[in-house]
Amino acid sequence: MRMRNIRIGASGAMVGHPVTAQRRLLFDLIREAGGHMDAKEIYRRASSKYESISLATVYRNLHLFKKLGLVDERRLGQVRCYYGIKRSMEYQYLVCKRCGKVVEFESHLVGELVAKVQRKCGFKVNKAELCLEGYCQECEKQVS
Amino acid sequence: MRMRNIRIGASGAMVGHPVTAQRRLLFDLIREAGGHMDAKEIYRRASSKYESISLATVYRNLHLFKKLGLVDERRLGQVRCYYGIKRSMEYQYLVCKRCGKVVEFESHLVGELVAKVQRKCGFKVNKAELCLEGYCQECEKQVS
DNA sequence: TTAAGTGCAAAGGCTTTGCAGCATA
DNA sequence: TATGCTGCAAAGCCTTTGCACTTAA
Repeated sequence: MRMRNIRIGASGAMVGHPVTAQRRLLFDLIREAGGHMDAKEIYRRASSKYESISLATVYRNLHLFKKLGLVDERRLGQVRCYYGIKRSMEYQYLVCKRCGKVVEFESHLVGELVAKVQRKCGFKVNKAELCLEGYCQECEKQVS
Repeated sequence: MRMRNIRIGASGAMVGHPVTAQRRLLFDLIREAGGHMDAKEIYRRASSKYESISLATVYRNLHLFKKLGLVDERRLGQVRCYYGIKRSMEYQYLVCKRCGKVVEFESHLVGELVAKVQRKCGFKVNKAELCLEGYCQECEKQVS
């Protein structure tokens, strides 16, 4: 059974680091959003709940969360980084090249593939990321 | 059999776009380097052969090459973008976290998956990248 | 000849950092 | 109380863009 410790309390997870209001808010936002937010979006949402928070604080805490292994940073498409609670070793998603929309999906095929590759290549795989890029239905119309 | 048209001439591939000296130089550099150069590195190398070339020209031509499907942009290790001659829309590789070894492989499962996702999600997929991270046989021994 | 490409410099995003003040443990 | 976090503003990267000049076709 795969554990998803996404319910771990911020205070427990951040041993040795003061739990400020900003820090708790940011962590909760990231946890609740289920990924797919870039730093600016996190800042936008945080601002609406804590008006004076600064973008610098967002970045500083994203770094901290990454360092503590609480949050995972993924660079999708060309530029943007997206942040989400660290969950599993498998990521499977679609990214629209035009609007940046991200759709996660799951397929057993990836697990099968990992198992096969481990056998054939002698690798011990502990992270699998399948990134499909293209255009979503709306953007496909605009592009073509 | 899969064709890898990496020998295609710049002039032929750029129909409708004047082949300037800068353009030819950039394309040749990318072709010869076999990937793994970011924009700055491409600019650095180009400068040594064509002193007055500008970084803007590098970026503009990278965009053009991408648009024409000649060059592919990949991000390895979550940070930089690397440019190389486009070979296929599918990339499947293993990366060893310890020694950095990269092993490319192929599996029909990825193609199946892409087809399925296109149907289900209404996306038009034109690039699929499956990155497996882990430890190769030798490094696994060291790590554990 | 002329549409398109180029170099330069300036402007845009996103991210990081220095600093003085403030809050958590 | 003292370490370390915060907001602000400025600076740093990388990338894009406006403009006048140049060039391939």
